[in-house]
Amino acid sequence: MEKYNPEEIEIKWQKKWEESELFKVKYNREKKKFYILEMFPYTSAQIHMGHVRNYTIGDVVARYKVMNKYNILHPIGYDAFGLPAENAAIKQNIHPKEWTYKNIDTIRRQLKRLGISYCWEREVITCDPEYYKWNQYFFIQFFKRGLVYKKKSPANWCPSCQTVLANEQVIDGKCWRCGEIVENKNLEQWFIKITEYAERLLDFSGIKNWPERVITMQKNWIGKSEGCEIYFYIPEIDEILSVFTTRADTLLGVTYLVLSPYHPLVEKITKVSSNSKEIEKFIERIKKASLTVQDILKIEKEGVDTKIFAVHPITQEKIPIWIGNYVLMEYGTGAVMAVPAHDQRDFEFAEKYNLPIKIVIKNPEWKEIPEKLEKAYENHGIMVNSEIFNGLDSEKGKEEVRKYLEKINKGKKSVYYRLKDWCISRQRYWGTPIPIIYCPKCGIVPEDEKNLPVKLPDEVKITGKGESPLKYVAEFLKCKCPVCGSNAERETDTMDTFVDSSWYFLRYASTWMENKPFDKDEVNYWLPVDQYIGGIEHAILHLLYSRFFVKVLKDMGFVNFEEPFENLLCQGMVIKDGAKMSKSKGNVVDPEDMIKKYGVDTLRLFILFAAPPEVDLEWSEKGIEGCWRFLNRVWRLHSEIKNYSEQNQEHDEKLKFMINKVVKGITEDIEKEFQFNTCIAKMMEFINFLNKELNEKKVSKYIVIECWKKFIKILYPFTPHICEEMWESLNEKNFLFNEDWPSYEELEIVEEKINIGVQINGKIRGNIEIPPDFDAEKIYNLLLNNEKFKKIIEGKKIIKKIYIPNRLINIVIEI
RNA sequence: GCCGGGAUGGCGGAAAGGAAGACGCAACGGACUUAAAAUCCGUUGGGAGCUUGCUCCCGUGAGGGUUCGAAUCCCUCUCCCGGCACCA
Repeated sequence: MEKYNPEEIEIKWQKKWEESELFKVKYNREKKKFYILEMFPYTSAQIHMGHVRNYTIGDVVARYKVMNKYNILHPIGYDAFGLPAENAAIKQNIHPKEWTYKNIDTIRRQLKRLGISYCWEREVITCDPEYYKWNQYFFIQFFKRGLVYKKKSPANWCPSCQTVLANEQVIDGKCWRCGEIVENKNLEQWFIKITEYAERLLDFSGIKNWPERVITMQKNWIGKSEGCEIYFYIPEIDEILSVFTTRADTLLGVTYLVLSPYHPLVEKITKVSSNSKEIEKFIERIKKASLTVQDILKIEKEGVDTKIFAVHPITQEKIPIWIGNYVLMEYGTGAVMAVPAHDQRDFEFAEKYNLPIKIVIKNPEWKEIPEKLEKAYENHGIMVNSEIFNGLDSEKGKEEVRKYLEKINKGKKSVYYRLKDWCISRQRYWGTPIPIIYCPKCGIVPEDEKNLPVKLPDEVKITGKGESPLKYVAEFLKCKCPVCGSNAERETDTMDTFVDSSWYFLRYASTWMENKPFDKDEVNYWLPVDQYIGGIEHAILHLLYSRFFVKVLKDMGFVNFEEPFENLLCQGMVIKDGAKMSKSKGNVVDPEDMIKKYGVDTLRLFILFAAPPEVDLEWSEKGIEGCWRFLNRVWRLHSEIKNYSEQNQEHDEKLKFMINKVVKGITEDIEKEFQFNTCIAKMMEFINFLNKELNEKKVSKYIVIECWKKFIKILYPFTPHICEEMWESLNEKNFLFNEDWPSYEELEIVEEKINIGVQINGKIRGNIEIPPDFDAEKIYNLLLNNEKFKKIIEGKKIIKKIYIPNRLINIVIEI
């Protein structure tokens, strides 16, 4: 028997697949379509285990769906713009373009070696001008629709990456890429109005099956908060101050107001205040203090009294106005009404500055309203000290107060979101140039569409310093205004790379298009993506931006669907020794080493078998050896079967029953939740069983071959190479890729006797053999013939007999 | 604090409300071998008993509940992971 030689087999079949263009997308509108997509890789040096897991899962789905007669789109591309290319440029003195394309060649070779069934004709490379041209085109469309604007604002500045970051890219006050603490820097930036789509992004009804946690993360990120704006009149400056609250029911408990130091009314108030010196000192100190986003979280609550008063909209009382460091200008109206009795922050502030505390919500557990509170009571209760609202339940009171305020024009219903507009400017070279021109006569004008792409110049000096390298490339910078023709200058910032990945999945539908980003019919046929697979780390970033992009494109008539990804699977990480694989921890396992040692099929099998896809997978050298043994067993069994000549039919029906059961089980496990680990367990069980049957020689050659062919087909999506080799050696001419997934009949049970559990009062007491067609009564009579059960049951009053077919019988007796 | 997800042998993990621990790993015993590797065949949740292959008890983070029957459903709690958080 020939030894299992994975490398030889795998390379042979990969070559054959390529030569026959097996995975090329076919034009076939009769079949049902299925778009299976894995998140494209960032073009860093090479593939790691996380990629192997991601792409293997996708490949199993793709091959399974093809065999189930779907028309498949399964593309791949490269997320090729971004900072690491520039860092490499500085470090290794290599051009970012060269570095990137070199890496793409490596990754492509590795993906091919993994045997993933991609349609290679549809590669997308985001740093290709033919691709980023459309980033610029979309930018201009967004600009024309008023969804793009420029403003100077405090930006998240990463001192290590020397560029700004979007809010989504700041994690715990640190840069998502390098972990450096993010600073604030005032810069002119381009923004996309994602906030206009906040409400639609909160609507997940167009999504079929996403992990609950991803939806929660997006909801948290958008952070919708429904409440009420309330107007307080300030007579001394004749202005109305608007505050936002979600607790209008506590309005009568307001004892002071607090403004953010950045609030627009602060200046006016300071002017007329008798305490202006103190205020100025305070504000200056606060503005200087808040350097990093992290610091803000730790700062102690402080404030200053303006000695100016506002009028309470209901009681007409004079309410003191303070300025406090804990009120954010970026959220709500930048001013809050303080209710120290029912908000812990306000409570602490009031204690510190001796401000009054007025209880207006009665905790149902209180017998009486306490003189003094230990801490704020933040829950709901009965409204007290609240004039006409007394006695109302505070939940209901919220509505009532709001309605009343609306009636007297002192407030209105209002909604705020945590979500901020998407800052897409990056002061870097290796990205899509923002197609904007600054003309001394016309101002800010977008580049003419027919001049796209605005190409990145190749000649550039990359320094890694805080300004875009494009500023120093004269040929790039100098241009003509597309409106008036005068000498003008280009924008030198480039786009966030998340713009690239917000629509790449649309480009795959028709990568050949030259005059359009994509063909409308093709995109509307293939999209939405039926199954998207990728890491959880993009739960907010990429997945939110893509949803937003598609919604805008729909509104502009480019596409006719609302959601890009109907089903999402977030695969878990591959970890070793309890930690994510990383160079710094020295626990990296290189996929190429594993392929050399065991072959791709074994690697794929292990990665699918060790855990369900969405759970973190602990790397185990012993575990992969187990999978290696399994494939060797399959291989040996295959040649045994070829030499097998037995005619004995005694167990033929049993074998047919078993393969039928396995096919059914695996089909269901894949359809249900992509439970590849249990699929593989079932195939292992079958192999154990078949091995025994062959040794006992109670099955006939004809049936063994028939069942074995079915087995090869169901193993195929998991370990395609070894299966093709076995298939071919059975004189089969077709690629398994073009074979149909085996069908299964509803199980005919052939056994004459089945074994069921016996429970007495729900407690398992043993088991008994019964003919399959017996009912509860007949089984009960059998039990009476059995020494053991007879002893327990005899003489007792039988209350109930419950028979669960093929599983167990439960006799309920009186004790 | 709010929201979401978890907790099952020595380990990774299985289990329509119906025999908990499939499958794999590790461990142990045996076969083959001069020997080892490889391979094959057994045993393997914990505890107790004896007549040694059978009987009993306990067991899915903890405690209650529903049910003939709960890892699974409900309530309370503990711990772990993830997200959001001076968000008004």
